[in-house]
Amino acid sequence: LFLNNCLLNVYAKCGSVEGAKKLFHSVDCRDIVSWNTLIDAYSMLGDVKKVSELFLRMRDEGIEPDGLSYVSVFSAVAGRGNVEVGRAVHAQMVTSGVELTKQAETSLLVMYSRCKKLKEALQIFERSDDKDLMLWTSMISGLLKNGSADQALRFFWQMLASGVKPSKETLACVLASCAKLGDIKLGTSIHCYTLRHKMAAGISLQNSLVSMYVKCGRLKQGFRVFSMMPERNVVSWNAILVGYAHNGYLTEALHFFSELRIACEEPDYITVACLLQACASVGAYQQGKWIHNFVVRSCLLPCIKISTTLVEMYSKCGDLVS
RNA sequence: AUUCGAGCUUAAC
Repeated sequence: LFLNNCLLNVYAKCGSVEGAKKLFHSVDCRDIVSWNTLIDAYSMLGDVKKVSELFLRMRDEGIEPDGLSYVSVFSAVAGRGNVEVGRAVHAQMVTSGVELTKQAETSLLVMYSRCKKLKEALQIFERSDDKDLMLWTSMISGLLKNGSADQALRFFWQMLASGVKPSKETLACVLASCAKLGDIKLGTSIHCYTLRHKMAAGISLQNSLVSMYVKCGRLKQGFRVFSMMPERNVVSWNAILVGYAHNGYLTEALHFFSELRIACEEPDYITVACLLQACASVGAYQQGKWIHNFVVRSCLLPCIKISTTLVEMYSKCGDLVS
């Protein structure tokens, strides 16, 4: 059983749910670890249906879910957004008497926050009597993502006051809040803090630094951080490109777009949507059509965001027929 | 060391 579970974990971690599934069904000796491993494999794929199905089936087979099983369900719901399923499982967890672990608490908070249920997320947070770094960071991120950047900063100060030290992830959220609020003063001091505490590495943190500077209108500073990054991903490129686009530099934004492709990074729907919005805002018809052409020939999946910005671009450029 | 939680880009209106 032990070895089978190890192997199951290997399949799951390597992204082979099929392998995990086969192994899971080929043996008749399973315990809670086997179930949790398989459920989490589906959860990581975002397959909420499979997750709930397995979750129900394990109870039928007489295995009571533990804290970890619940975490997988909450995380799956957080990714896809059917709150009602999440609420039901949450209620079941309460009645079942399974202990609310730190992980379950955090994944619940994240679930409600990603489903835009800020009140319920705040409730989880307030009811927690031992707020750790993960819970604080998740709450700060949740406030930011739900349009309360100012409150996110207030929570950050409270976190510091309560003696919890921020991680790079926390600071990335705080910087994103500064970006949203245009708070260059706090943004800069966070930057200094990361340098003083040897926390300035890490792609997410650097991405949020770039974003903070350009959103505050400090294009040169943002570009300086960007150009010194040892590693970049599509978020880095989007951050710098959007900064230039929002400050009225369409040509430069398009330049970053070609650089991105030279760097062999794949543009995503955000890249394209931002460029189209930039074209729309200055009425750049030719460039807009060129981006549209790129979208058609790319392997980007059609999505509402791209469609909307295409419509916006064409109408702002006066081409109502397209 | 058989299974588990947080983070960065898509401004504002």
